[in-house]
Amino acid sequence: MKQKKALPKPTAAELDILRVLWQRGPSTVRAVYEALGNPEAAYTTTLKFMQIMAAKGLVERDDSQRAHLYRPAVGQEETQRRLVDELMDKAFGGSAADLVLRALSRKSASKEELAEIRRMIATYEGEAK
Amino acid sequence: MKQKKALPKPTAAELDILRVLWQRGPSTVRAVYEALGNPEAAYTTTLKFMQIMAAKGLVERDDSQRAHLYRPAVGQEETQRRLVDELMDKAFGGSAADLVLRALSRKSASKEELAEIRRMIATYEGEAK
DNA sequence: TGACATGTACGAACAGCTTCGTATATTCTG
DNA sequence: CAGAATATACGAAGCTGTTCGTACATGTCA
Repeated sequence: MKQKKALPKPTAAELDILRVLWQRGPSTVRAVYEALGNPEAAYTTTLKFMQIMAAKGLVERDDSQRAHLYRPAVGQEETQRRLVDELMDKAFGGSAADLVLRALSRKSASKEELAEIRRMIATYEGEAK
Repeated sequence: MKQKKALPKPTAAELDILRVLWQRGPSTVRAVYEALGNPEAAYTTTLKFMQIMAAKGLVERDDSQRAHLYRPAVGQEETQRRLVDELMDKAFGGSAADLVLRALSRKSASKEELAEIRRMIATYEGEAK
């Protein structure tokens, strides 16, 4: 049975790092640390996180060079979907409609975004019979 | 300056309790404990959570009876909006469209829900000029 | 009234996340 | 080559969330 042994949900700090890796591809700890742009934080904090993430399987590591290269081992879309699904369960009783409703109120409701979302829905409605 | 001193974000366990209170209105600890329907958990665990939530200001307490009555001190919609906004920032770079896209993939895409969501969007598009 | 059920209060243990300091190895540079 | 810069490794502290156990107060009822 080909079971993909669900990787753990990334924590807040881990997600920050994953965002950098998703955007910039394989990176050294130094590069990630600088991309995070928080000079308050110690470099070794970022290092530690990335080591932990490697241990958890959230990232993969190429240690053939002195400065190890890290790359994401989880996809951005898949991770986003997991997080949204979880929130949908925990806070919206599983209702996608309610979640979208909240997502649209306040913050987001720019005209362009609404149009874009409407287009997406049309696509989905075309597919889902 | 009328500043509503943002209450703390409810944790997972606290959200479970809030859901019960939102649905059933003012309730005793016993009632919430039973609504949660987890006989594995100890009663005092639920009690402790609700005491913590009262201390944080997430719920309010009427202790005029022996069995105290708790009621939510935060609105469901407001809380949902906060959680969605936070996820939007943390995992979607603030893009509502991306978040909705993920929310629609997999799980949710029932025909009825899509139609409902499309109707909502139409409403929003009418408002947002 | 005496035993039992049921309520709150609260300390404490445990786990996970976050953060840093220190030790140590390697590379660069004058 | 010596020293500065830069890497990884790792232990440990502090915080928060979660979970109970225990103590104690207050009702209930045979």
